[in-house]
Amino acid sequence: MKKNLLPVICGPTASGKSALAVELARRMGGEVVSADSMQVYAGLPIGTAVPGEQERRGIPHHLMGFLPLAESFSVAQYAALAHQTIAEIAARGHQPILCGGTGLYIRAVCENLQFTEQQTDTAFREAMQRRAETQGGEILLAELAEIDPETAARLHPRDHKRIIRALEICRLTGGTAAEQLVYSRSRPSPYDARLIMLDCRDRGLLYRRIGERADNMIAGGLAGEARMVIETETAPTAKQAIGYKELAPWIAGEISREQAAERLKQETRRYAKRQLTWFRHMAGVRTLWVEDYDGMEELAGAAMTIIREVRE
RNA sequence: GCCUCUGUAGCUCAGUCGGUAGAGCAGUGGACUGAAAAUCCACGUGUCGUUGGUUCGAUUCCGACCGGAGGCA
Repeated sequence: MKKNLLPVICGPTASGKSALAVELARRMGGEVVSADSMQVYAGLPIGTAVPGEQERRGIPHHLMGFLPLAESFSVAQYAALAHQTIAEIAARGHQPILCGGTGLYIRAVCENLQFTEQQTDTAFREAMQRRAETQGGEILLAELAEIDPETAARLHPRDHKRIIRALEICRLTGGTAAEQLVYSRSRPSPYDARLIMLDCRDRGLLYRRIGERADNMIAGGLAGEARMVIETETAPTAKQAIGYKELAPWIAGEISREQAAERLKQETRRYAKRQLTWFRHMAGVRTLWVEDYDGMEELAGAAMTIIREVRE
């Protein structure tokens, strides 16, 4: 079976993914599909760095800014939407290009992970969360070990989130998380994914870019966006976005603008580091070091070489 | 000018009654399957300001010098 070519641009925040994706789309007659857990939300264009009209250069962008803040979201929903969007773009005769910074979302699409119908159980999660806090994670982990020893064995007692999720799966499906893991890998990917990661050889350079970007966000009205987020009813998913919780103490008058800016930058740096860990270890990734290329022309040229490589 | 305090990891500091040192934060590495911009794990060698002295041995005691803070003039 012939697989469909799918260029994937990933990398830490502020590495220049969006611009590269647009340039590739221009060269290939493509459209960009965002793989970003926060860009899906409407009303967060500044904080989630959604590319503006000018940056898009006429290229259609998808899966950005469509979800109300009050709604929660998940990988499963994302994967379904992404597969659908990719298929629609292809049906138009255009080249889909996946671009984003959420490793889990990219993996779900590229590896065609399968998700079952079942939903989540918020009340159960909250009850378990309370138990974890009062009784400690060891107890929950011991309970999990009785029904799903395989999953329990790879989780740390303090990793409440994952322990609770595994228990939730058992409760909702009657099966185990380990079984679901096997099921998730049951269908081969329809894509010939070309994973291209952008990174800086000099970590300091990446961090300087992050700093500049954060300053620009603040100058561009991030505080106003934060005020709106704080006042709006927001799903737990959207509440996690970096920017708003960091600026909140400044808006409340508890810390200075400089302190808030520093926290924003620091959280963003840590996030970038986690992204790097994720992308560096994805199977088949190719890294393009931004310092090695003089301008977008050269960078896009290198990316095109990877995309055009003949592979079996 | 004199007196007191102070100088230890990128930062804030602890400590060694003399046997070359350790916390928090920062940082780095890793994990990640329905909350993922979240969550979790692991990792601490640094001319102990400089320079003399005492000592088997000094970051630790003593002196001088340099830097910082405060006080008196």
